[in-house]
Amino acid sequence: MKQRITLKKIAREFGVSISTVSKALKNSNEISGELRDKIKAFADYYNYKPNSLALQLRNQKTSVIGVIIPEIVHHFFSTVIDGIEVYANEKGYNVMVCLSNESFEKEVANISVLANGTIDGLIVSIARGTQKKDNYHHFEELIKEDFPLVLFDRVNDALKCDKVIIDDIGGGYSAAEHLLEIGSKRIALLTTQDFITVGALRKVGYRKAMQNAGLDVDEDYVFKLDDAEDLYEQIEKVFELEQAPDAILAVNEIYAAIAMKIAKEKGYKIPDDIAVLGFTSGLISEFTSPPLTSVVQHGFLMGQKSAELLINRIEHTAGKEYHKEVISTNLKIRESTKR
Amino acid sequence: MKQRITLKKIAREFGVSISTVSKALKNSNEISGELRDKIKAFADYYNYKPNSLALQLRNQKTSVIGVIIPEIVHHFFSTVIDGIEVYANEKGYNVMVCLSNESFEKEVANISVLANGTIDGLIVSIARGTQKKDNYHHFEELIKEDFPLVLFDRVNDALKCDKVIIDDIGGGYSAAEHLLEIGSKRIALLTTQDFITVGALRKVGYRKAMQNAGLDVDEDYVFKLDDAEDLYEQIEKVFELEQAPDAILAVNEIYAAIAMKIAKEKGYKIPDDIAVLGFTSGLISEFTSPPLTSVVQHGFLMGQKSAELLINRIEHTAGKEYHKEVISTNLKIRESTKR
DNA sequence: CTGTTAGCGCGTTCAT
DNA sequence: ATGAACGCGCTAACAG
Repeated sequence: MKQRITLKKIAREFGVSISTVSKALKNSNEISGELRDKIKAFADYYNYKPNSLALQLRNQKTSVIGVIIPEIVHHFFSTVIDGIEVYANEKGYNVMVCLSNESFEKEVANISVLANGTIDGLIVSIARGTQKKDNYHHFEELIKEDFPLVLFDRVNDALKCDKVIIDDIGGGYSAAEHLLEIGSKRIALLTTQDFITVGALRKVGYRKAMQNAGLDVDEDYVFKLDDAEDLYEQIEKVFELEQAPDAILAVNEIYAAIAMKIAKEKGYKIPDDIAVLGFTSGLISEFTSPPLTSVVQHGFLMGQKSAELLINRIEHTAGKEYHKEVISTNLKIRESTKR
Repeated sequence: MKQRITLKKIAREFGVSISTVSKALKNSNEISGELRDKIKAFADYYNYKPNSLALQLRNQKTSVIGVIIPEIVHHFFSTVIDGIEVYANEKGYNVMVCLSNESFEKEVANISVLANGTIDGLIVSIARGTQKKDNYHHFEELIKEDFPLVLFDRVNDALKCDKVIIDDIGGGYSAAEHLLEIGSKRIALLTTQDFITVGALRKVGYRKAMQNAGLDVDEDYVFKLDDAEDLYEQIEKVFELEQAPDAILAVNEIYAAIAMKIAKEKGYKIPDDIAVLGFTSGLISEFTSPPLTSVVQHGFLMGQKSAELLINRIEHTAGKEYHKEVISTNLKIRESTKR
């Protein structure tokens, strides 16, 4: 790669000092009009652009914000990134995306690489591995140093920093409520393992709605799925209950789509025999047949909010107290629950 | 944000010079064991990490690669990024993702921000706006300066740089061939507008397969869809042909899913009356009913390949000639074409 | 064993 | 109107 042109080279070319060139290019009227024009023409011709590394070092500011997410091949997360990007760009920041791949070690490594001058602040959604290990030292370290940090979606309440979360309890609640309203009595819940907080919270909402309706939650109807294992096999068990459910509430789109597929294979009519409802994270819900009713999550908004909180933190336009922004969900009702 | 600790501060603390500290921390045996240990302990306690900006400036190397994609909320592109990330990380690079949002101006702006020291190389998939404008000055500029550049998927053959593309012609060909093999006679093609190269190339493959089978391509059966307009409306026209098609070949998953949805609404049986086939870019194909046969694109591999070419370029382990890597597709046959 | 100096590229203050 | 000097944080060659 060819060397880019620098102030130094231009200075040498004109036999003047570096600072003269610097001033000329900034249109300082300290420099004579004639020289200024010549320098500018020359710089222009060689397409001079100040080296941003040097600027960043000098200004102690990179205008880059780091983002660490568990995985990117996931509609929800890419939506969030989109939101972050849009807001950040508007404010003159660039975005550096890293993947933890759900691994504790990679999350730690990423933070350690990023938070050493390359970025002004960090937005993270915590990896499963970290949640499982329940080890948050790397975040505490950042917080101790007052490093601007925002957590979103997968957060840990013990950490003292800004957070943006989905109203998972509310989402679970209104989902279950909707299923009850259309006359369901036995609602099966397809959720994640306990250590995954979003799944756990949605379950809380579900439980609340059931209790509110005077129904007991039968734990036999709660299925804690393991993403590492075959989902089809695990979900088939739903249909081996003594009394088949008349509705299925899944905490994500994939679970819902699979459940519906199996139900149809077993000859159940959707939504008449069994209504199915999921949490949206992609486009699947729209194209299943029947299309899936789902709790929409507003990832884009979440990204924007996260970026906003972070940039306020970076630019000291936020108060000392930390914000916990809750993004409310809403229900997109489609055919899978219309009866 | 608290100031991080620097060599200078440590040096002041011990009343020694900066370079002494630097050496001590690097375990140089130029420094006495005692002092070395004390300095290391101190640095460790204050969690010293060299400022990477300073290192980058000094070494003239950032170990960051930039990626500019048209949009991130798109399964195909996020798969590619995943591939880039994985390969890059393996090689010790970080990834900076920017979005052009399909706009020429944003693409230019992004390049101008990135290619000034912050990154060692760039991977780009060209924005629609740029293709439409047919203006590639910003890339030519980079190439003139020998800046490491790799284009993927949406490329321009006139640009002298490494490229990674999908075998779109081959994909279109084998898709059409498959439809012919199952006995289709009138295959409608749902493609994009002409300036979008991937759509155009897939059409070439389709045409080739048709000719190969001794069939004429009836332009009435070719629909060039505009993503900016309502897709349902545009696709409905397919069913207003005098003779309805007995197969539909769509250049992406969404077109295919919508076509199938409309076909079913109109009472056609899939695949018996009409077979439907798409190019995969997401998970939709798996969950439609019937599931969609599709041409799979191997985005992850594409990302890896792109990163590999780029890093070879950066590290001068590539020859002078530019590579054009072609990733071949393969057909995932599902129920929508089983008859 | 330790320190001085120079340089990466830039902007700014203070002299001249 | 122009330039020297300094600092951002770090490393490496060289000096002592």
